[in-house]
Parts: sequence; structure tokens; C-alpha cells
Amino acid sequence: MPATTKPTTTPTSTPKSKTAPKAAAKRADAQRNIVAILEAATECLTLDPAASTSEIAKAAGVGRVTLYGHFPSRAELIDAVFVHAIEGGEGALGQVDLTGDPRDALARLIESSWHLVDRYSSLLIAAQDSLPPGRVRELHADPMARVERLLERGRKEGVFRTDLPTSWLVSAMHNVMHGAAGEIHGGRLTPDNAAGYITLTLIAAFTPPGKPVPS
Amino acid sequence: MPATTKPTTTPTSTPKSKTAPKAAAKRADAQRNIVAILEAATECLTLDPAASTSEIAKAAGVGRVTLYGHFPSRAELIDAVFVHAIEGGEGALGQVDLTGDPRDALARLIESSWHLVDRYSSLLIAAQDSLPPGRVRELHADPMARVERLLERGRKEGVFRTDLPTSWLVSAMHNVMHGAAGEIHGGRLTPDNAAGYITLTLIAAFTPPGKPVPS
DNA sequence: AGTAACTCGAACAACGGTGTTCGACAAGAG
DNA sequence: CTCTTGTCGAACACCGTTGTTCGAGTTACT
Repeated sequence: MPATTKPTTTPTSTPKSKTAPKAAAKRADAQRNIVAILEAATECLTLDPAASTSEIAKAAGVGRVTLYGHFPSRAELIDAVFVHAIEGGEGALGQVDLTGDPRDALARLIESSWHLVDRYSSLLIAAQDSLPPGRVRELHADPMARVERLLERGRKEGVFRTDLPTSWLVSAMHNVMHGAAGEIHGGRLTPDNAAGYITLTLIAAFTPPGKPVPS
Repeated sequence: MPATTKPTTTPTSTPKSKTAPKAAAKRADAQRNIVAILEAATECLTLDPAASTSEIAKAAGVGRVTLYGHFPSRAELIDAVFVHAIEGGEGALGQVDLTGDPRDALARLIESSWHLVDRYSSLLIAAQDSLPPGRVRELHADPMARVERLLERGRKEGVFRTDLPTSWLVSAMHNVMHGAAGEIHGGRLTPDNAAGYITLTLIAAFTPPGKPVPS
């Protein structure tokens, strides 16, 4: 019975990790399979939120037993996939320039976030009905904090409204983006237009009452 | 084997319906059970989108076999429930005064729509993954048309933006409302604030670029 | 080369769902 | 009152899922 492992950091870059205090150093073989499973799971789940472990194992070119050898349950696999996706997204989002006019910064942030939301929308659904309640939100803490910081700055500078709670504005942004993903999925919106539509909508939604909507 | 029936209109108000050309006039017994099932299904599905036919039958005080006697499959039952809910909602929405300043009219429409969205959000989910794709949208045609008409009028009068497609604005409204329902469900928003937040957000979002956001 | 770690397929058990069948029985309509 | 129409519970077949066990085989570390 192989031990269970949760590679919080991508195991690809850490060949031996001499600083590992407990982890019994998995065999190269196993490490390869773990990333294969993780990748296959990401692909399958973003395609169908209800993908079964059989499908995922097959897509990873691995026996179902092997999958369960590395991930104790479907839920924990999804958790790992989700964590992985968030980390990747954070990497991309961390490079966005959030200085200057908050509205321009927001536009840039949306442009980057949008692709992630679109890509992982299906995975999010999988996480939402397989993970314990609150877990999804917990994993979203970092990206949400980033948005909140920008919004707060915009409020202090008087370009974003303060008559609604920041948390509500964040939620609105979240919902509009996910909604756009749904519209694309239904063929009622083209991916090229999406980012622009979202930006125009949110910039206006965030404008303080009495001030003109920027063009 | 009892025949399958789809009471498009509420069977409560039509006692005999002498104009029925084919339908073999169900027994009073059966009619009672049908509405009981419909009501129980509504309640169960709005509580849990994945409610099973057993739960629904039990909640209706009826054997599972009886349920299948009236609704050939779980999907068709959900369809009937959904149609019923939409019809009820249309009744309420039809009484909203949509004249006068489009922004005020929108506020009134949101106030009414909001309660429906909040109540039936779970039922919507059930419909979305049990009904054939496009069916949900098909059933939403009427309420969507109502919103579209109002939006179009506001655009002509210059109080709503025309630089984004009406369909997108409708979608945004839809998403913000459903998002608010989720926030309430998660305890991060109180039902009293919801309608106000939604209205403020959407009025701003729909304001034409260059024009001030109304306070 | 030896050994521990790992993989694989097949098979199993348990679960929960859907939809159907049967036969006995109640209830409404004429 | 009679007879059609419904109802009921239990049982069944079927499906796909999750998670486990076994034994035999393979792969990588040292």
C-alpha cells in the first residue's frame, strides 16, 4: 500500500528536496504518474465536472488502482487539482501591473483573470459539489484579496463607489465573469468580446453615484 | 398503466374542461395526487437540486409507482415543475408597472424578480442538469423578453447604454441576481440588502458612458 | 543483483439511483 | 352497484459510481 502524498509544490522542480524531513522520497516512477494524474484530472474535470475516476485514470494512462494509491478519494484528488490550478493562476495574476489609475488596473486584472475563469469554470463546479462547504472559498482567499486591495485603493481615490460593501463588488465581478463564461459555453458570446464587455460593465457598475461613467 | 398527462394549465381551476377533445378526463383522485406531487417536487427540488423521486414521492404522501404513473421520468417531472414555477413567476412579474423612467421601472422589476430568483435558484440547478440543453432557456423566453423590452426602451430614451448588446445586459442582470442568491445562501449577504445592492449595481452598470450614475 | 516500491487488471462489495412489473386492493364515475 | 381507473408496497433488473483486495508482474533505487 503506497503512502499518500500531497505535493503542495510542483514535484517537477524539486528532484530530491534534501530538506524533506519526513516524506519518504517517492520513486521517480510514482512522481511521474502523480503529475500525469493531476494533468489528466485537470483536463477531464474542466471538460466535464462529473468526470469519474475511471475516466481520469484512463486519460492519465494509469490504472484506477494506481490513482487511488496516490489520492485516497475522489474528493481529495479534486482538491489537489484545484489547489494546483489556483497556484498556477496566482502565478499569472501576480504579474499584472496594478499601479496607476485603478480603472485601468482593473481592466488589466480582468483581462488576465478572465482567461482563468473561462478555462476553469467547469472545474469550479466539480469542486463546489465534491469539496466540503467553504473549502472553495478558502482556496480563493488569495485571488480575492488581490481584487479587494485594488478595489479599496480605488475607493480611497474616489474612482470606485463606497456606497456598497467591497465584498459585494468582488462578488459582482466574480458573477459577471462566470456568467460570461456560461454565455460563451452556450455560443451566445464570442471569446474575443468577453473581456471588453466585462470590463465596460464592471467599470460602470463600480462608478460612484453622481460621477460620470468613463468612456 | 395510467396514461401520461401534462397539465399545462393548473388543473385546479379547470374542473372538467368540456372542451377537451382527447384527454380522457382523469379521476378526481388522480388530479389531487398530481398537484400534490407537483407541490412536493417544487419544495424538495428548491431544497436540494438532487432530490430523488423517492424523496419527492414520500413528501407528496404518495407511492413512488404512482409518481411514475403520472410522470414518465424524473426529467419530465422536473420539466413540469419548472414550467409551473415559471408560469407562477410570470403572473407576479406581469403586474409590475414598467412605465415611467426606465431606471425606476427596472428597480421595480428587480424587486419582484429577485424574490423569484432567490426562491427558485436551486430548482434552476436541477433543471439545468436534468433537462436537455437549451430547454431552460426556452422556458425563460417570456421573462427574458420582458426585460429586453424594458432595456430597449431605456436605450431609446438614452438612459441605458447602447455600446453593449442588449442580450449581454440581460445576461449581466441575470448573473448578478443569481450571484446574490448564492451570497445569501452562504450567509454573506442578508436578504434585506440584496434587492438594493442589485439595483444600485445594475443601474450603474447600464448607465451610458459619459453620463453620470444616478444617485 | 537484490530488494523495496510501485503498477496493473480483474474482481468484489456496497451504495444509491432509475424505471418496471406484479398482484392485491381502494376509490371514484356512470 | 358495478366496473374502470388509480394506488400501493415490495420486489426486480439495470446501471454507474466509489473504494478495496489480491496476486502477479515491473520498475527504479542502492
